[in-house]
Amino acid sequence: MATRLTIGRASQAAGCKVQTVRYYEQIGLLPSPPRSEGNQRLYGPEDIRRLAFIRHARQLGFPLQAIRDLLSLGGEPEQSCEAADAIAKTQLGDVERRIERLLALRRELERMIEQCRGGRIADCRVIEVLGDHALCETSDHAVPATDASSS
Amino acid sequence: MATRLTIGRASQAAGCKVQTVRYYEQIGLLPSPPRSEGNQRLYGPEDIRRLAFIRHARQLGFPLQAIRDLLSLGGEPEQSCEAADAIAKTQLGDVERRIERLLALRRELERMIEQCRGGRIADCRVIEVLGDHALCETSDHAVPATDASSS
DNA sequence: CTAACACCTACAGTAGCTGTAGGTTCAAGG
DNA sequence: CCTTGAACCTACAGCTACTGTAGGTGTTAG
Repeated sequence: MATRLTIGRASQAAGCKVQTVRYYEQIGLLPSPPRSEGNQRLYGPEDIRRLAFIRHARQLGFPLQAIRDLLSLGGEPEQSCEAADAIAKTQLGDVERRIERLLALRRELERMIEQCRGGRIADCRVIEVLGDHALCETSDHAVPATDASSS
Repeated sequence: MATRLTIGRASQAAGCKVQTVRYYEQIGLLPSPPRSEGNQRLYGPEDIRRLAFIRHARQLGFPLQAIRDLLSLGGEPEQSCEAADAIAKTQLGDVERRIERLLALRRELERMIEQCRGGRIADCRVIEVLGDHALCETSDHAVPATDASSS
């Protein structure tokens, strides 16, 4: 009765790879679904929703741990949503910091490229700037942690 | 005569960890320096410059492969610097794409948080939006590859 | 009935480090 | 001269979040 999907369909529905779905199961983000007689996973609508939730949160850059927390919050619908809010705000803060960093980076790269007159390597502004941090406008361009990756 | 630094000093000078320096040697980005009698690495000024170049490029988000390419360009100072330019432009393009992505992400997260009235989890806008992609303004928010990481 | 494809497990690899274990070397103080 | 503690050494495991591969089994269309 319930539409039960194989892992291939489920992954397509969520816009990710088959392996990713198995990976989420392995790390305990997705429950182990029942299997068919031939030992193939069969996902019900609830699993599909959960998978979609995970993928969407990943697309928004939430790390898996944050998603884990959000999912466990979903298990207690009567609780205050303060915690969910806090997680989202943390994520927003992260994104904002990354944007700042990248904007500084862009300025630096643009300056570097602009000044390149296309001569010899020996005179190359790009190489020169990379070799001498003092030539930078801002000394503040270390990029933090990692982005999320898309499928 | 030449100031030869131990790995600890060298890493400090470059603003990274000792292990990172050894790692760069291991993957062939830094040459294996001579050793002291007691088998400790001793870095000369040229090594230090090279290490600083690598770290600075990393801070600007260049992937190690690009840095490898830039370094090998540095070995041919009479060549045109077109290649170096191209690498920098690729990097700039990457940074610009990441910025775009993150700006879209920020809008989405802000919207999500704004709409949260702080009620119960069951009514939480954050959880709801994550669960239903259709509630998004843009469907275009997958974050690409990875940022660089800082020391 | 068979070919092609989707599925299964298990494990290795990606980037770019970082941390740990278990052992040596070095420089300073007593 | 000896000891102590920091800094060094190698080798390897672990991190995030997947992705790919090998070698085998299940399912389905023609």
